[in-house]
Amino acid sequence: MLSKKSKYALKAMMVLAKEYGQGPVLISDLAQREDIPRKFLELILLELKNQGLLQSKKGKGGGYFLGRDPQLISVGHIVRVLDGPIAPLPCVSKMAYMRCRECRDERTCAIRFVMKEVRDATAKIMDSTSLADMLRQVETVVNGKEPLSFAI
Amino acid sequence: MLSKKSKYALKAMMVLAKEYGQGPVLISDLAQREDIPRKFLELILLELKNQGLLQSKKGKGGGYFLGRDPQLISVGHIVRVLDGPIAPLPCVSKMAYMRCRECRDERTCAIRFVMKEVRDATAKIMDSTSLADMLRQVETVVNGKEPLSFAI
DNA sequence: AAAGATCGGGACTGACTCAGTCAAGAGCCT
DNA sequence: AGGCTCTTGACTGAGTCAGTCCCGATCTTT
Repeated sequence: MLSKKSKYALKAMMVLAKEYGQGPVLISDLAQREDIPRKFLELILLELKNQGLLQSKKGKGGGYFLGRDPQLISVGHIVRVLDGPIAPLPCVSKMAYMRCRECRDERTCAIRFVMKEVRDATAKIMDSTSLADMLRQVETVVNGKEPLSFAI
Repeated sequence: MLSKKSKYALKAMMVLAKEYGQGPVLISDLAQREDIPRKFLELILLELKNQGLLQSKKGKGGGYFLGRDPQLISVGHIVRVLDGPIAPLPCVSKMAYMRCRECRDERTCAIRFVMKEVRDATAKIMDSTSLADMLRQVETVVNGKEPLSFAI
């Protein structure tokens, strides 16, 4: 389950991606535009900055802005910064592998095998989708070029 | 992230699948064989029974056993009983859909689109893998017919 | 140098969930 | 009747989630 932290982070990053190259954006602006509790958002942006995804500038005319091109920032990276590993079990995580204490034999653990498939599928989707991809996605739908296949 | 509940449930169900058709298995046996806290396991098996995946028999010679053929019980079903919906966001869940309170327009929400892909991929894997499949998987690996491609 | 705008950091909180434990009860078999 | 099972309900301690509050630290502009 995606935490609110990650969801807020993705929303804020989307705004910053749209505004990329046009100077810093205020925390307050982001908070207001996306309806995110301001102080909580500060926390989130800070973490993203500490992991190098964002940069900030203090004082008047300051704010936050993307550390690099929206094409080079993936959903997977953002989610991992806020929520930690994507894998449903530590024993199938690539970034934070940890053996199951009670596992007799990892090679023959069927649960592990299924969860590894899940991890790989999830990671593939999240790591291959960039902020730029998402912006493009929104554009296409807005312009009515998409059949809206997944709308409920 | 898969909870311990789900993990324990899958382990216990695997044992019961292997023992399918050979009478009930004691909670204590399951707990001991898979190294699961006994009282906690009781809770888990009860939930699985209430959802119809298991049946039980009281008194001497009693215990738990699968409610139907291992081929007809999927990993997805088990996980959903213990952990709830698989979807990373309620707004992309098929079983427990819930609108995002602050979402202006679901059709143009890129986050939702990505998470829907994740949900679908995960559900596809989990729902198409049965207990019988997992047992077969273990067999094949044990007999050395598998290249162990995913071993670390 | 001072004012005002901005991000930064720490401590704190209330509600909730996770991972159990404990005690007593209810049904079944011999 | 008596013992073997599952069943139920209450309880708990630790940890996480989703914030809030207050006080700094820096930067820009005047």
